[in-house]
Parts: sequence; structure tokens; C-alpha cells
Amino acid sequence: MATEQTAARVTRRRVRTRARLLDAAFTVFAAKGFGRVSIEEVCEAAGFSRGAFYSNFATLDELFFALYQERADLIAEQVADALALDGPVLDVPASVARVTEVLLLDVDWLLVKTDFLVHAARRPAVAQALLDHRARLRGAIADRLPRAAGHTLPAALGDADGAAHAVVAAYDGVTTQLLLDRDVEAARAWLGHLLTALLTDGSTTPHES
Amino acid sequence: MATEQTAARVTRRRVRTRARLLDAAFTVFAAKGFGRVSIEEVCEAAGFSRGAFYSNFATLDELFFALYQERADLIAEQVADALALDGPVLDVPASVARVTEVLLLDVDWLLVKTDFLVHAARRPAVAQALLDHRARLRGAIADRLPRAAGHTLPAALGDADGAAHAVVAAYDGVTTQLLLDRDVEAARAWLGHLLTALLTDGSTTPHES
DNA sequence: TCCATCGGATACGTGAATGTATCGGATACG
DNA sequence: CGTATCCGATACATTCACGTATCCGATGGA
Repeated sequence: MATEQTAARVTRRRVRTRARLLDAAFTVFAAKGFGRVSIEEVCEAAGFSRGAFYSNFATLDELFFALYQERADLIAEQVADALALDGPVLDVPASVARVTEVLLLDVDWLLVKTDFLVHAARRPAVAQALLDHRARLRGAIADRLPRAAGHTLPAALGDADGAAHAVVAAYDGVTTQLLLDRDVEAARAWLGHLLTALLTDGSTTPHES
Repeated sequence: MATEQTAARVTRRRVRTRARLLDAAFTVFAAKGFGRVSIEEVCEAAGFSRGAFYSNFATLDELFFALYQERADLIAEQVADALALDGPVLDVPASVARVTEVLLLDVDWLLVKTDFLVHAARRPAVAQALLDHRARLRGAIADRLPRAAGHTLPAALGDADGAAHAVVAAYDGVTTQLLLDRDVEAARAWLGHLLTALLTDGSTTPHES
């Protein structure tokens, strides 16, 4: 829409307060859940009063959306990087290990992310945005998968996009368990097993943990 | 604890109002999300006033827990039945189809279930109860899986319990996508693909949809 | 250095949800 | 048929979050 010139000046102060609000919101959302957080709590955690909030956002939903987009984009980027690290050929086990590390880094993020999922599930517009984001993430994976060395990407999953779909599903599935038992290491191991089981045919068996 | 004799009399009326409250709660929770529902809304939907609620539950959390347990137990039972339908040998594709049907029946239930997940994720005691429930469900699956005819349950998943774990993870993963796109049929197909991919080795390929 | 504009704080009124305390009617039992 | 008990409704006071309107100080340009 408007370039930074025509748009109302965004002072340095403003971007900092906005960032502080977003950070504080992440903390509070992770701790209590989006549904149980008031605008005032976020402001308090950020060290502002409510006026600051209403000057930057119209509603808590809006802030939540901005918060999700910011972090999700960051993670998508990291995943893409993790898959791009190899040369022209993809080393599947190594990539799985790196991606696993990135995706299951922070339980707090998973909490907020799941909160956002149920939030979006009841708001078609938000759901669409989330679907788009997931599609982009899958695209980044699918683009890289065909370069797998020697592997036939065999499974009943169909094409590369199907495989990417399966990867995301495995991630989401492991996330659910992790949210309950909070065992990050076990979750990483599990995700690794699932991904290798899905991405390699039955003949190849992964090394035991 | 107390048998029905020693316990305070439970009149017929009481069980009916309790059931009506739970049903109404399910509807309202599915529509707006647990976090955005007031006690009064539940009572209104059930056709009662708040007095009825406080006479049956101490808090909304308590009602939520009862609601989840009721429905989850019912579904676990249905899954067990679906797997028990075969004779001594398990017909994997048929079982997968039946289980898929049971698990992805109702989007409203998935909404409430996911709400409960994030709810439990922040309350250790509730999380433990949910973990127990999931363990029971996995047990029911793992008990049946070894009877698979001819199949070696090959994958990198380890024993039968590992395979059951994978089944649940696939279910959870597909659920996430379904919550966003609301395409039940696609979700069923996907879950079917994932399960067959996980439970059969690479040599066996499922029929195309 | 002065001034105009902007960002954030404070104060206020409003609506809603909560939990309790009390009341009236139905139900089961003698 | 009477009665004690229990269940659910109503009324009430309190707390809490919201959104707005107004005000003060800071920031950045002239």
C-alpha cells in the first residue's frame, strides 16, 4: 500500500514499543493462554499502560495475529535454511536432524502456536492466512525433497508435495504429545523416527537412539 | 469411593440436568471456544439459570473435564470396537478405514478436543489425565496390531507400542490440518494414506483415491 | 532554541461475569 | 397425604476488563 515515505512517520520509539508489546504478549500468552489474557496484562508485562496498546493495535486479536506471523515467518525461514545447507544433493538423515532441531526448539512457542490454531479454526479469514503460511512451508520442503540422494521417496504419499504434507502432519502430531509430556528430547527422537519412516522406504532403517 | 447407597441420593432429575448442561456446554464450546464462554452462556443454552450450574459443578474447568472424559471414553470404546471387529487376524486396510471413520467423524469434537489440549497443556494434573487416556487408547491399538496378517509391522517404529504411538501422531497431525480447511473427506483420505504408509512396509502400495 | 506533532499515560464511565445468599417449588419417603 | 430434603431460580454486591476522552511530555524538524 503506502511506502514508508508517504505513510505516517514511524518513529524509532514506536517500533520499539511495538516490539516490546509483542514480546510481552508472547510471554503472557505462553504462560496463561490467549483466552485468559487481558489487554492490561500484556501492557503491564511490557511496562506500558493501556494507552500504548490502543495506539499500536485495535484489538488483542490483531496483536495475536501480528505476533504469530512474525515468529512463524522466522521459523519458516530457519527451516528453509536448514534444508538448504546441503549442496545440490540432500542428505536426508542430516536434514531431518537439523529440521527436527529447529521445529521443536521451544515449548512456549508450541503453546502459543496451538492457541493460535484453535483461534484460527473459528475465524475463516485467519484460518486462510494460516493455511497459506502452511502451504508456503510445505512448498519450501517439497522444493528440496526431490533432491534426496538415491532415495525414491517411495511411500504411498504420492509426489513431493504429498511427502511435504506428511512431514508437516508428523510435526503436528509430535507437537501434540510434546505439549502434554514436555519431553523435548523424546519428541525430537520421535519426530526423527517418523520422518525417516515416512521419507525412506522400508528397507532403510535408522540408527537406534 | 462411595457406592450409590451411601452417597447422597442422585435423583433422576439431577442426572438429566447434568447431562443437559454437558450437552449445552459442548455446543457452546464448539462454537466459541472454551476461553470465550461464560458460565451463564452454558446455562442459557441448557435452559437453566446459574443456580443449576453451581449446584452441579464448582467451576467451568470442572465441567470441561467431565465433558472431555465422557466423550473421549466413548470414542476410545468405539475405536476398540472398530479394531475388534475382525476375527483373530487383523485386516489392516479394513481396520484403517473403520478407525479413520470413527476418529474423524465430527469437526466440532475436534475443536473441543483441541481446546482441551491447550487447556491441559498448562495444568499438569489435567495433562496427566489426558496422557493416561492417550496411553489407554494406544494400548488398545497396540494390543491389536500384532495380529496383522502377514505384515511385519516393519517400519523404523520399533515394537507395537511404537506403531501405536505413530498411529496417534498421524491422527493428531491430520486433525490439525482438518481444523483449518474443514475438509473431512480429504482428512480421512490423508489419514488412511499416512496410516498405511506407516503400518505397511514400502513394498505395499495402497490403491489410489 | 522554539514549536508542532505524535506517542503514551491517566481518568472515567460502562457493561459483563462471578460467587453467594436466600427463596420457592418439586420430589421421594414415611 | 404430609413433610423434610433437595434442587434450581432469583436477587445482590463485587470485581474486572474494556474503550474513550483528555492530557502531558517527548521527539524531530525549522
